[in-house]
Amino acid sequence: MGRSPCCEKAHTNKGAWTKEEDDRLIAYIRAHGEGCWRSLPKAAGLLRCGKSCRLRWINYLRPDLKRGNFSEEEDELIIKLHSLLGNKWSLIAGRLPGRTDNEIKNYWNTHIRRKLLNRGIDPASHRPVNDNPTSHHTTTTAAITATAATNINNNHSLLDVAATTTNTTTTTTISFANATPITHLVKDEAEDEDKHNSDRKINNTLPEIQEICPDLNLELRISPPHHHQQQNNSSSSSSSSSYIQPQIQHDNYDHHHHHQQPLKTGGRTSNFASGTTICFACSLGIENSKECSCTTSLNSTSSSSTGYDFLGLKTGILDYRSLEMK
DNA sequence: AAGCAAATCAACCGCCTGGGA
DNA sequence: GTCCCAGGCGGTTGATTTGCT
Repeated sequence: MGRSPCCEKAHTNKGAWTKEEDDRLIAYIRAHGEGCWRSLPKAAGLLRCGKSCRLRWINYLRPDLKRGNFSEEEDELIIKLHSLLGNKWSLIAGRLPGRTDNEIKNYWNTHIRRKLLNRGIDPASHRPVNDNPTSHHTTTTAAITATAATNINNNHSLLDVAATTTNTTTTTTISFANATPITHLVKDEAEDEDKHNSDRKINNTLPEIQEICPDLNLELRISPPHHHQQQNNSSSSSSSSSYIQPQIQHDNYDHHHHHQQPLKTGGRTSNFASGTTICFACSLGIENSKECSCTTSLNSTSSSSTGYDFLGLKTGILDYRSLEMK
């Protein structure tokens, strides 16, 4: 016996959304909030599958979406995250404020894959195309994880890990593409952080060679709004004759969406909307470390538009390409 | 201007997971 | 422990747009 369909397919619309449908969906979610997607279409007067409504909202109607082209920094961040997480698009999207998993997935398949191939890098493994896959990966991963574990256990940050790694491994390929424990780690860490912390203390006594993945804080977070970007990019919608790209007025988006909830970021509460930035160390959950630069970055005019420097991309601390192939 | 191919991306599909009964 | 359901995810499709001849 098969699973019952998520909706009555015989009486649902498919294909591109009309403006009327978008308006109905937006109005409903404004009034009632997200959730209960199965019952939403009926309640909102839409002849759509609940999944379809969810997808439309998540990918196109949400007020905090950043539209327009990807920046070079975003490109590199996607590559870096993909090397860590593989095709975990939702996790990657969680690290790119205003971007959706679908958008990133499409962008990866259409742009970045080609870009990496042009660089001579296999997009799946993040290794040079002609590289020997097995020996390289194993040794490097072991070396890095051992180093990372050691440094973290000694209360150093991953900034040190990156630097140490760069200095000590001269012929390395750093890739976790096949290191499935990473994704486990993401999940486990969110589930049981306290246990993890105590485990770290215990791991102080473990042999260095033990396969321990770097304790990156890859917890998924909700992206902050990007109103300014949106206004700038809103004119880039396609000239399609069908209605696809809605132009949403966000000014009145209060209640559930415009009213910002403080975002929990690495144990520290931050407010992106107010222009506050968090440093790399804090983004990794290593707050109060010597690398914490939150206080200095708060008033910094040189901070990026996103104010977010995951993995030290903008500071070049952990330069993916320099680590990738030497 | 027309025809074709390639590129793009919105949307769908099926599977998986977690929570509740 | 099992079943059901809702939500979420990744892979894929197909309509549309863009670029080239």
